Amino acid sequence: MAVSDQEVRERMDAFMQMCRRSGLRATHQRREVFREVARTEEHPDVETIYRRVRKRVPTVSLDTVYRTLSLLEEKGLLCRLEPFSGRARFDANTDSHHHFICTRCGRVRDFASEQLDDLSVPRELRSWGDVRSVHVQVRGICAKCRG
Amino acid sequence: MAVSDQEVRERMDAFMQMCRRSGLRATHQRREVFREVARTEEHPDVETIYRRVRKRVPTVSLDTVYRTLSLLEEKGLLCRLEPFSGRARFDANTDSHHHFICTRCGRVRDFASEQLDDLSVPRELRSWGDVRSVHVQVRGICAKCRG
DNA sequence: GCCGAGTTAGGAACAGTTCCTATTGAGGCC
DNA sequence: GGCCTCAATAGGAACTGTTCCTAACTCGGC
Repeated sequence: MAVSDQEVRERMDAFMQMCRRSGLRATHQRREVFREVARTEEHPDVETIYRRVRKRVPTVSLDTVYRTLSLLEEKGLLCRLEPFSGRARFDANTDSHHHFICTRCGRVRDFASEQLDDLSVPRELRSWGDVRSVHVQVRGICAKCRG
Repeated sequence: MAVSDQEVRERMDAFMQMCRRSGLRATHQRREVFREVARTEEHPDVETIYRRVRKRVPTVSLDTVYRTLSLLEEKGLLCRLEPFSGRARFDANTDSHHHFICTRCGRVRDFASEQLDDLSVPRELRSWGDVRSVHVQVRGICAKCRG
């Protein structure tokens, strides 16, 4: 689950370049927060990143970790998984279906597709565990938001 | 975005049957919470459901709405979108990739698949908005949790 | 109509995230 | 290399969404 040294170095370079291009300061804190996410494939949560960064920068604050992660996401160096709005949403449609999500307003629309329902996933996944469901998330900007 | 009366009736029947089968009380509050989710396709959040249910049951508490939604989810009458753990997780892999998610421990593993990358989504989606990305979420139980 | 287990209302507690403000330090300029 | 300025930080307070707690209530069986 560890990223190769070579890959980590490349990611750090991309980070430094982004800072220079955007006129942002490559502070010690920012470098260490990015490094922690860049060196693992385990998709750590904020608490985990905070704990690990504190080993190298004992005075770092949780808020700095949050601010830095948001900045890095905005600049396209990281992506955020899942919590999209922070609010749970519910759906009484229990048939198999997929979702179109507007990334601007958060609106979600269902769609069904037989073709997508019998998608075959790569064979390697079988060795990772039992597959229970395959769900396709299509992201974009809905017609209303596009204006 | 409204569900047909016929469909709502069928969903309410399924709810009543589930209560009988599981020995749960079909209280006024539970019926109205379920009805609010069953009658719409807009995937409302808890706050929205609460606000609507209060019009019919002014004394209902927010906690009851939460409890009822969790119960209905557990019984398979509703599904919860997105917030999976409530925590944000980050990934420095910015190449296009998909996720295998263990629903027991929350572990996430990346996988790449050219075949999935050029999935074609139903044509109707084009009229809903601009599609920016297609992301496949495979859910299941990972080898570690399966034991 | 009465009883008891299951359910609820309301508020307190909790967890994750964001905001606020005084202080600090990165990086351009001499 | 040292100085200066403003962006960035630490630390704690505030906020938001969710869950827990307990006394009161109510549904459904008697």
